[in-house]
Amino acid sequence: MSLISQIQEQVLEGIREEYKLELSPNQVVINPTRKDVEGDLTLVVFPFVKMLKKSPQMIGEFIGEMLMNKLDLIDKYDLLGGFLNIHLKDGFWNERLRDIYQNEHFGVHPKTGKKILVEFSSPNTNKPLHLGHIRNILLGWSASKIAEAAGHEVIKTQIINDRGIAVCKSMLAWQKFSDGETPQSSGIKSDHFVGKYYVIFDQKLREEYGNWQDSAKAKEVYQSFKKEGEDIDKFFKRYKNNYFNEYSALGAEATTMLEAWEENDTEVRALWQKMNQWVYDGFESTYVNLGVNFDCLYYESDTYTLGKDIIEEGLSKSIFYKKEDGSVWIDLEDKKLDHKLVLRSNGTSVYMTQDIGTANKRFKDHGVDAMVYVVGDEQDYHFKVLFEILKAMDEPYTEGLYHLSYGMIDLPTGKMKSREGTVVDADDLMAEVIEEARLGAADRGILEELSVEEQNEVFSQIGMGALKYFILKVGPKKRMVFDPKDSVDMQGQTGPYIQNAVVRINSILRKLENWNFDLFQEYSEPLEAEKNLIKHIHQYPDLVLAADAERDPSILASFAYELAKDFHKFYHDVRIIKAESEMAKAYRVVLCTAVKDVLTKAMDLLGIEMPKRM
RNA sequence: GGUCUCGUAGCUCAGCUGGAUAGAGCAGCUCACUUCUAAUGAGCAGGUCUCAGGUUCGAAUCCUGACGGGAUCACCA
Repeated sequence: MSLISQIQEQVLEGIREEYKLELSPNQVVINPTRKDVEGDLTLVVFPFVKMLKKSPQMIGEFIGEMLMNKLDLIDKYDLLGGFLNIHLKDGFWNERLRDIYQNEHFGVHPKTGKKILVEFSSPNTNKPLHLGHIRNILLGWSASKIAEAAGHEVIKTQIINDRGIAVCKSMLAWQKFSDGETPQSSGIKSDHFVGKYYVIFDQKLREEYGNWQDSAKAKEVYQSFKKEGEDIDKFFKRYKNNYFNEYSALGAEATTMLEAWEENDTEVRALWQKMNQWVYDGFESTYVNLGVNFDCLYYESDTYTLGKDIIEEGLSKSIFYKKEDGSVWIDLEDKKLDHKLVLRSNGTSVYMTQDIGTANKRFKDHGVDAMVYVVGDEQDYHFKVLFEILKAMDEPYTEGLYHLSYGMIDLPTGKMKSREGTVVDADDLMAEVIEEARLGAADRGILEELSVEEQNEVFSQIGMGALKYFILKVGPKKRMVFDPKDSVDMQGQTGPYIQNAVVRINSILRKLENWNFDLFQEYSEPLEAEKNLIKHIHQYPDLVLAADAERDPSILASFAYELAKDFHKFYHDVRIIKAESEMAKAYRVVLCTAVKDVLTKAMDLLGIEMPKRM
C-alpha cells in the first residue's frame, strides 16, 4: 500500500472512532507539500470543517495528534491555515532509499494476469512514414512499455493497410511511367521509391484533370453541379474526386486494377507483392531506427472481408436493421450518436465492418482482456461508434476497449499537407536530429576516446532522445506544434538534459575509487536536497500506474525532467566523491545510483536510451 | 448547422479526481567553469489562466453561455 493511502486509511479510522462518521478515501485529500513550505505531505483540512462542525484548527490538531500516535513514521506536524503539514522521520526516507537501491525491479509492478493488445503505426503501403506516424509510433510503443511495467502482458501489433485504391495508384504509376526503374537501380530507399510513384500518379492525374477542364463536357458539368455563385476554380477543386471516379482515364485504370486485384489477377497480384515488399523493407529500417518492433502483424488484405458474418448475426438479433435497398445499419441514437452504415446495399463491407471483424479475430487469436487503438483524433467518432457496436453485440472484451486518441501535429507554418509537400518525412527527420547531435558533440570534443561505432551510437541516442522526448512530453490528446528548430534543441526541458544527468552520474561512478556501502546506514541526517531526491524517486511506481491508467507517457516525461532537474542542482551544490565524510560519500553514491536507475527506467518506458557518455 | 475537442507568459508546454502566492523550458538581459562532464547551475524580466455568469469556505480546474482555433458528421479508408 502506498504511503498516502496508508495515511488516508488511518485518518478514516480515526474519524470513524472519534466522530462515528464513515468517509471514503477520496475525501481525504493528501498532496506532497509544496516546495516553499516545510514538510513532506499536506492534508487539506477544509473538507472536514462542515462535516464535523469544528474549526479547521481543532480538526487539524486532532488529526495531527492521532497520526502521531498511530503511525510511527511521522516525526511531527504543523498547521498552517487549513493545511496540516506532515513531517516524516528521516529514517523513513533512508529506508526508502535503501529499498529502492536494492530492488532492481523498483517500479515494475507484479503481474496482473491481464493481456493487452496495442495497435499502433498502421501505415498505408503507398508512401513512406512521416512525422504523424512518428507521434503515433512513439505513443504506441511507450504505452506498451508502460503497460508492461504496470504488470500487464502486452502484444504489440499493427494493421498494415496494404490494399485499396491508394495502393493501386502507386502501382499503376510505376507500371506506366517507371521504365522498369527499381529502388536498386535508382538508389532510392525503397519505401520512398514507391512514394515517388504515388506522387507521380497525382501529378499525372492533375495534368489530365487540367486538360479535361477545357472540354465541353467539363463546362456542362460545371453548369449543372455548381453551387450558387461558386466560381469555376473553386468548383473544380471540389469536384476532383468525382472526376476521378467518373471521367478520368487514369482513375478508370486504377479502379480496374483494384478490381483485378480483388479477383486475384496473377499479374496484378505479383506487382502488388513486389511493390509492397519494397515498402516493407523501407519501413523495417525506419522501425529499427526508431527502436520499435511488433509482436504480430495484421494485413488489411486478409481482414478486409471480415465482419460480414457478425453483421448477419447482429441482424438476426435485431441489433442491426436492413433498409429496403439491402444496406444494413445500426441505430445509435440512444447513445447520442446517429445511424451508421455497417454493410453496403451491394453486400460489401465498409471500414466499420472490417473493424468489427478484426476486433473479433484478434480476440479469438490472442484471448486479450483489452485492446488499445492508437489512432489520431480525427477518428474519435469512428471509434465511439465501433465500441458501441461491439457493446451492442455483447462481445466479451468490450470493457477493455480503448481508443488512445492523439492530436494532429502542426508545423509553425500551419498544417502538414501532403498535397502541398509540407509533410515532414520520418527518415529525413531522424537523420537531421542525429546530425545535430553530432555537431553538438563535435563542439565539445568529449567523445574522442570512443570508437567511431560507439560515437555513432551515442549521436543516435542523443538525437533520437531529443526527438522522442520533444514529442512525448506533450500529453497525447493535445494537438501539438512541431518546430524542427526546437525539436533538435538539447538544452532545458529536453531528452539530452535528462540523459546528461545520467551521464554525470556515470562519470562519478567511473571515477569513484572506494566506498563502503555499510557506512550508508550511518548517515542519519540527510540534507533537504537529498531527501528531496528520495521523495521524488519514491513517487515513480505510482506514476507508472498513473501513466498506464491514463495511457499518457507525458506523465513520466515530466517526472524524469523534474528528477533530472533536482539532480543537476544537487550535483552543482554538493560534493559526492569528495564528500565531507565517508558516510556522506556512501550515502550519496547510493542516492546517485538510485537516481540513475530510476531515470533510466522512466526514459526506457518512453523508448529513450541513455548514452554512456555525451 | 449538429456533435466532439482545445484556448494558461512573446513561443512551446506542465498544472492529478477543485486546495496555500498559477509553474517549467525556449527566446531576452545578468552572473558562475584551476572543481565529480557548463548539453549545467544562480538571478532578472515576463500572466486579467480567451470572455461573461454560476456552483462553494475555496475555481486555471466543475456547470452554463459567448467568442476564437481544430476535428468530424460518405454505401471513403
